[in-house]
Amino acid sequence: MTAFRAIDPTQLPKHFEAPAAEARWEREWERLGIHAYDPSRSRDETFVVDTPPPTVSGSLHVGHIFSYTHTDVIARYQRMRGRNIFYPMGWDDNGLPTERRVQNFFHVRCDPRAPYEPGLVLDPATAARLKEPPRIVSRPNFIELCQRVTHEDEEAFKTLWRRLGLSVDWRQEYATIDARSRRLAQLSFHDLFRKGHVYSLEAPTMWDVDFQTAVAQAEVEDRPVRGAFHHVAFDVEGTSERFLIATTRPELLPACVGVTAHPDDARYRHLFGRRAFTPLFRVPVPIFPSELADPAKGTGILMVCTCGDVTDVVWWREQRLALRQVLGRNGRFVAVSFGSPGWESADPAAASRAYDPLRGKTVSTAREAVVAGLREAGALEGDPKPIEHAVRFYEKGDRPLEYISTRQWFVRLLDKKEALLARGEAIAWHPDFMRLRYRNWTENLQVDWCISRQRYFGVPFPVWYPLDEEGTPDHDRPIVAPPEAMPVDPMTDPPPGYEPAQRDRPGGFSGEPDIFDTWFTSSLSPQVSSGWLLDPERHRRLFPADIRPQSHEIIRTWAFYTIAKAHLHEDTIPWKHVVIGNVVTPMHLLEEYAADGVRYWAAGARLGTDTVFDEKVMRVGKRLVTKLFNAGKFVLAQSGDAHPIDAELDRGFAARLATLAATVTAAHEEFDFARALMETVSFFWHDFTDTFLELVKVRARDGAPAARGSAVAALRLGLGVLLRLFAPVLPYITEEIWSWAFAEETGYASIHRAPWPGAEDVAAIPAPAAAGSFEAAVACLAAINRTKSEAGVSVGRGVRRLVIAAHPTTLDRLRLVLADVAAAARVEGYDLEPTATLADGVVEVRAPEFVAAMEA
RNA sequence: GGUCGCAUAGCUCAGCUGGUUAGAGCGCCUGCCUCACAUGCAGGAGGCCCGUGGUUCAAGUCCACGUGCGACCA
Repeated sequence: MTAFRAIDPTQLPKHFEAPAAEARWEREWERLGIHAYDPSRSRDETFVVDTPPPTVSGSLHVGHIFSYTHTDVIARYQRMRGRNIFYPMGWDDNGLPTERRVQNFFHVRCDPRAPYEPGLVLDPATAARLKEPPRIVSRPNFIELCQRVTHEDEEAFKTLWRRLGLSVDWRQEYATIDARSRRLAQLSFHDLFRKGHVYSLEAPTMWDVDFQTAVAQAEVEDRPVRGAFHHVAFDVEGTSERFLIATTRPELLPACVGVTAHPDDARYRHLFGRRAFTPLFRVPVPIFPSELADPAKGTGILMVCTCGDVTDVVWWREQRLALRQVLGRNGRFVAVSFGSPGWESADPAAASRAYDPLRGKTVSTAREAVVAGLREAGALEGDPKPIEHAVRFYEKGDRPLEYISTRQWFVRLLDKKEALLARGEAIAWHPDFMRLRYRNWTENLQVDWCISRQRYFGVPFPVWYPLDEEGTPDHDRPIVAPPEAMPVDPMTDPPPGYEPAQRDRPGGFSGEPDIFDTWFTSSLSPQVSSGWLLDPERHRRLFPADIRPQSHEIIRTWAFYTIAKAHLHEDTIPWKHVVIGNVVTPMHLLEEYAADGVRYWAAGARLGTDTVFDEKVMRVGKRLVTKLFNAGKFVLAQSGDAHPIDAELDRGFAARLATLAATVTAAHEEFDFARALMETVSFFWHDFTDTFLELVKVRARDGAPAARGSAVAALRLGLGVLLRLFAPVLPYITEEIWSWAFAEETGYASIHRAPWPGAEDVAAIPAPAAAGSFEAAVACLAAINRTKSEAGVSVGRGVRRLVIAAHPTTLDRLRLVLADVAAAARVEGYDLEPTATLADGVVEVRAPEFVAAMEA
């Protein structure tokens, strides 16, 4: 007969010291390699997580903790199910926020044409230096500076992640700007180019005048803006007729290239085919019909400019109108000369007088000038009519987007909508209705994906253009770098077959200065993790991924582009499941409530629901941790000879425990970790500590050897199962308690590599002799407690004698466990009263005679 | 304007495929220091399940419309 290895509770601290334990287990997990991916195990044993790379230049906030905890709970559950977890972490350091920080920190400006300076080391700019002009650096040098700055941000994130207990395999760390990511992004471009999916085109494109870059549809948002309809009079050529157009953008009058109205509009039908003269500039423009003109809006007839909005672009293209670009890339009016080709005017001198003052002005000041001019010329009818309308903005921008003609690279997607929709349907979305977000977005795509950005900190296009004898680049014959040379920077590296000296010389070459849209790289996150073309064998084992956890706001960007890339590159889907979570520094929360407490809050929210940030819930989590600590201490301190679980109450408890494990497992399988946690908490607190533990306490201490052994074994069984059910959410406290005895006993050094609990844990325990005996014991103890509470006496007060009334069948079950109940409730004697009028399962207690307070 | 989601105790939310007196946590009230835990234990109060119709023997649970809130997209 061997004895249980009981712990000595006096050796343990009075309270769970979370900060010390967190640091200790973090080191220990690292040492044991608990989170390491094992490349030798097969794909079907492996669970691959496509982790969202956080934007490191953004601030750390609770939203991060929230969503990343969800992923970790899933990963930890799968690990305990025996899966080989591939859980990488990437850092998204691309982007404008980083650029701005670097420019200010070092007081530099990037010029892609500047030569690379190897080994360049700069110090942070001093106040004095800031007064001087910024230092010009090459793009590779600028990228190096960005990496230096973002490195510190990455360390801050990493510290937070580790403290939170994310079971990331840190050997799989990457950054979206590192050489490997740059190489894969350029390989992606090469693959798309080879397959004919990318093209470049010079056309009016959505343009942010402050950032001075093109933007994609996915980065655009509408904002309500106050504006005004201005009614402007146009003359009809060859007649004395005039008509009024309504416009919110009178400053674009010099860019007017046409006038249009609905084909059925009787007011204007007779004008189609004639020409109108713009006021002030006297430019003749065609009047044409278009279904896109809304007769109910404004005056029903409107001017078409290049380009005021997206429909202007459509008319410009479909009607083959002139292109009169008055806005420059910086959002200011450029110089134009009326009377020259493309800028015909019936009165060039008057046009120039009207236009020249606009040069260099912004949109808003030019508007005032044009309106004043119109008013003076008598071409403005009445006062502007204020309206509020939706205007397109770059999501990070402050001024409305303009349509400016520039050369941009695009990925052809519009002709693949059907295939992309099918890919979306092939993926399991959690919650399922999120698939509609993807579907709606894909169906409503209007333009191909613009992937070129006129920025510096990002992955360069691996492209050069040959120059002809005049030094003009041939954009129709781009030179794409060979895959083996990637990553390249075309602004410092020459293309194959050319000498560096031929750069920007007639007959030589010119580098593409643009960089990729950050999503062009981010959309490769599963391929960056897997290695894709760099390591095909590894890629085969890790792609497609099992889950993609992400926030719903970036379904149109990250999820959409990732699906598009997997489709275009490998004719597949990038993952099997997408789990949609949601998106203050949070470190102080970890200090106050401990990692487990904060994780408890995060894991309590169901996928796809917005949960309010609630410290009260973290406080509850912290309390749960304390409760576990105390319960663990108590259970493991019970001693006795080992004995099989055979007492009726213990068998009933074991059966309940098995049911719980099944319920929790089913919840996890559906990614419903919130329900899993709720069920576990409820059982742990009420059924285990408040009830079972109280019921067997006396027997575990004073029972006969066999009865005592059964009690202690059952307590340990319950604790062991519950700890493992809690482990994905509360990795620290569960590991701590596990280490006291179970680690050695089971041979599993870490609970996080221990098998997930299930029917096996109770397989050797006989089913209870009477189903419901456990519940009867619970009901009886509760009834006795109620009488004590009603009498205002302590629960610990002894009872000399009482009457237990219940339905006869309930009493039959109760008899099997009554000794435990009586001991727990300190009942010295009782009478049983079969009462057929009581419902089965109900227990009533009558006529209690309490032991006098003095004696107790 | 379109699409989607949500409307249940003071607060935050569970209520799966419709079936007896609607649940949890927090908060509140009343007792209780019972030898794991007062970061605890026992007990209790508190709800026209947004509204109106409909389907059904039966609806918080399904359908329609309406109202309010939120998100995404125009």
